[in-house]
Amino acid sequence: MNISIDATGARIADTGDFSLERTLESGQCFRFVRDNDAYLCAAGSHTARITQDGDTLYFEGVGDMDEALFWADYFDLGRDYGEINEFLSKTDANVADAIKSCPGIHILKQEPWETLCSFIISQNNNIPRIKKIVLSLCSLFGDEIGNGFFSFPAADVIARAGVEALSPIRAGFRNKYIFDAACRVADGDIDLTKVASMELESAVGELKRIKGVGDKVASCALLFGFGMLDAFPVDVWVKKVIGKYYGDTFEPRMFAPYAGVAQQYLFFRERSL
DNA sequence: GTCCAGGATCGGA
DNA sequence: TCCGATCATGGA
Repeated sequence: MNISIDATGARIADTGDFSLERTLESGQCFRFVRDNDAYLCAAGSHTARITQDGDTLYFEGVGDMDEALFWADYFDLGRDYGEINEFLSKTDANVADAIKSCPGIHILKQEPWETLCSFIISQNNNIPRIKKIVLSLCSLFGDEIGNGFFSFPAADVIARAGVEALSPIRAGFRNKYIFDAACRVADGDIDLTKVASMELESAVGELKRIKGVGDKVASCALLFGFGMLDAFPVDVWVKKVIGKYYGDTFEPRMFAPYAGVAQQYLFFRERSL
């Protein structure tokens, strides 16, 4: 990885086999819009227009090193995924095949509250509509940050607004879950900083205290928002994969400590047919 | 119109 | 403990 800044924006070279498209399109994040060969992305209160050419990423609208470092961290470009993929490939031939057929997926390092809230919205929902609802939540409570995006609202902003104020985002029964999460996080009942320092199992249990958060939503939040790469979310697609290739005796611990990375490859390949 | 979506909760067996 | 109905909404 090699970061430089010029008049047009930031440039990050030597990103290995990182794939911007596969990483964004693998269902981890919902605040991005495809713009021809580029992606307009938002995370927290950051935004950028990003293109990839070979192993180099270009960030339009990113004019200083701090902002470039934010995106480098967001895409987890400092981690050696080659090593992880090699380890997983040696562990399991099926995962090896998934990695080979769609390489370059990184696990994003998203902001914890934003990730938790986004995956509460994701339950029993499809990705295009999840994106719409998340963007709607931001435009309702956030501030303009450019590229047509709004910042992700803090938990206390949503908590103070009240559950009725959420109705315009059309999240249906999930509104009460979003509100419960916002209240617990805002008043400190759930301390996301403490969750971040917990062991995986305890962290899952802590997040499940929130109404509307079960194993799957908790696992997604911990994987994509807390850097817990061993979390293994099981949704309908991963259930298909397990039934198809592994059977009832499947145990995700076989991929430890990178079960989440394996899961993401299996999920992506299955969803792309 | 029907089926389904990166599920979780609830009530009843 | 297990299982099915139910939950809002709209994409495909």
